[in-house]
Amino acid sequence: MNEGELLILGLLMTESRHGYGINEFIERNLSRVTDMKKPTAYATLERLCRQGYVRVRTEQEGNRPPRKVYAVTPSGEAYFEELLHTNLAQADRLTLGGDIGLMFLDHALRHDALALLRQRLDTTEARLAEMEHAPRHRFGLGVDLAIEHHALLLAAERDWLAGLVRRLGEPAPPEGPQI
Amino acid sequence: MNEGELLILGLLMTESRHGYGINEFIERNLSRVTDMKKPTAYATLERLCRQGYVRVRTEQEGNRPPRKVYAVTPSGEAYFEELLHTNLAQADRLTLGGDIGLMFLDHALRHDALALLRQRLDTTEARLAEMEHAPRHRFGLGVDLAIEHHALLLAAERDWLAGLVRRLGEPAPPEGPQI
DNA sequence: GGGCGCATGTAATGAGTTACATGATTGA
DNA sequence: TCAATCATGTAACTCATTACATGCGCCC
Repeated sequence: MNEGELLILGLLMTESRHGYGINEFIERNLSRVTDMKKPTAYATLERLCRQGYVRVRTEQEGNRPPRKVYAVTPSGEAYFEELLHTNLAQADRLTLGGDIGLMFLDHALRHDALALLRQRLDTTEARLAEMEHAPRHRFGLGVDLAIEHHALLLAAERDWLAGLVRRLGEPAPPEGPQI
Repeated sequence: MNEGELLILGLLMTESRHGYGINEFIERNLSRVTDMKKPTAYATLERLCRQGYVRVRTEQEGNRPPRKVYAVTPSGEAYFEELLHTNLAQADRLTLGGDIGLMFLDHALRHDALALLRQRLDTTEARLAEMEHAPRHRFGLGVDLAIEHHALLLAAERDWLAGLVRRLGEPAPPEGPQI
């Protein structure tokens, strides 16, 4: 829970930043690990501020738009550590929405199901390729770790999907879960 | 998206049911595939009803509390098929909240990180064991498929975590992503 | 009489999304 | 002059969660 706050706070632990900068950094560098959107980032910053975990200060360079620069407070550091520990210790629930469809596979024609699952497989392969071609990271050592993790899970997913498509394509599966 | 509606509609495709029964079925038989809660199930039924995808009829057996039994309408069947096709074709985003913590691994003491990740590993192993001991299913063929899928992903997760813990435990990792 | 099972929900809360709103500067 | 970049957000909406509310019947 509260991965949003962990993310924002973690980024601020390295250096103070403003909302726009944070959002840009996430979009450019962390798109493979999170998909936090702009308004969510702004709202999270505001929330952390209300709770006293970060402090704001308004800055202005030349006649650029003014920036609200956020910095972690001591209580914010403690909170960050707490969130980090909880997050590291917790195993994600791996219940995927895609499994709901699988449950009702027999409601679709086998021919249709095959085509649709092949689409799913294609997407998965594309994502995996993208993940594996990701450059090693300038930011923190841990990002590579997260990407490695993600890639490994995607590979497992691809293998499983490929196996499923193969099984579905065969006329009469002799053993294993029947379809 | 809208896995909730797919789930409820899918259950109703097999036979008409009332809210209480649906919730119970989910808790008892589908806990490994979904974690939909009671109020969500009731609300989803109501929404499907408003949209004309299911029809209600009130039933009463003896002097039990009256039941609102829901049945899929023709337009509901079409909608179900649409949802099913979309769901089968779509690959789930595999961005896990647990990766956020990994990104900031270097903010924790190695000793702490190790202990915490071992906790994560333990949980994962427990879940995997539970998944593998799940009995084969009375309801639909697809449920087994979903469970098989889930178990496979959990196994990949366990292997990766075990590897990570091993790497973290070693004093100076010679290659691969450094920690 | 007390608690569990059956059966319905509501209310409060919170988190996240999309689309929209605003306005200045900079570079082609 | 037009588009992109910088920088802030708000509003409306959806979805889900937790905790609470209600009431009857059945069994011990």
